[in-house]
Amino acid sequence: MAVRSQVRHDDWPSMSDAFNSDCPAREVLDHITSRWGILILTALGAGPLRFSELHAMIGGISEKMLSQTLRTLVRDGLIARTVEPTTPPRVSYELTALGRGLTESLHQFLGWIRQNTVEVVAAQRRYDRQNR
Amino acid sequence: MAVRSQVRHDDWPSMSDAFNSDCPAREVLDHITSRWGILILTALGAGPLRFSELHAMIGGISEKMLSQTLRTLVRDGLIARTVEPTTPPRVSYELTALGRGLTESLHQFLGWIRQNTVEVVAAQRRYDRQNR
DNA sequence: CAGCATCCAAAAGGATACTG
DNA sequence: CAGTATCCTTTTGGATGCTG
Repeated sequence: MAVRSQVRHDDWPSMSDAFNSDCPAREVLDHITSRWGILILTALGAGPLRFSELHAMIGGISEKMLSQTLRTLVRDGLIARTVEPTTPPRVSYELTALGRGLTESLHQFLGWIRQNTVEVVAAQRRYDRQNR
Repeated sequence: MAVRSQVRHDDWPSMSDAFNSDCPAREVLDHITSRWGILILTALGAGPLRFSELHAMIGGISEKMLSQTLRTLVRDGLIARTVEPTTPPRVSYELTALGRGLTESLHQFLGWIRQNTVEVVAAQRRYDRQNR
């Protein structure tokens, strides 16, 4: 009988899937936490936005990366893309029902960052002072 | 009088900071959501682990990236590194009080992925079928 | 306005070999 | 065991120019 796993996941039940590099969950994790994914998904958490609005809200993102990341997340079924056929076309993006399931934890996550960035920066300074 | 911001953040109160590429919060976001950051932090959520244990748990990570990411997160004050001076040395990593504040939302986040990966994969197939 | 295509520079990251 | 150092490939992503 073959060994089924190197590590006993029973000990930490909630960390299956994405910990396995062959599991599709790893790809989902990578898409969402890609450089711009979380910011895009969080921005859309407040409601639909147009391409140019997203571009203005997310500091430092290029049009190329915005377009590319949006396409990935639309493909994953987290974001819906709607084109109103006017001239010029109005394209808006919004979370799907699936994507909306992420809003809560992403919101919490960014909330933690907002509240603790000061402490992290302080820790960085202590570390840099120490290691010299 | 100078314009103070291009976008009115008042409309979406919770999305300040990390949305600004110049804010230190952006760097914190990038460190945590770096390719291996979330997996490492989540793994340590269940308790202290040694270098080799982390390496075994996280599929696909190289020693270089594990070492490098750990150093970044130790510097950020999210993880503590402890060396027991035996031969060979026993080095273990654990979340700091600061880092433990992240466990809850990361746990929720990975939980969402575990439960919805199947749907995402289905959406990907629909998308690929459509665009051909 | 909302993009796509191309080119190119920079960064990430893996493989391998070596060390206290 | 727990790394570090080096090399080298792959990926990322910005800039620019063009299109319906």
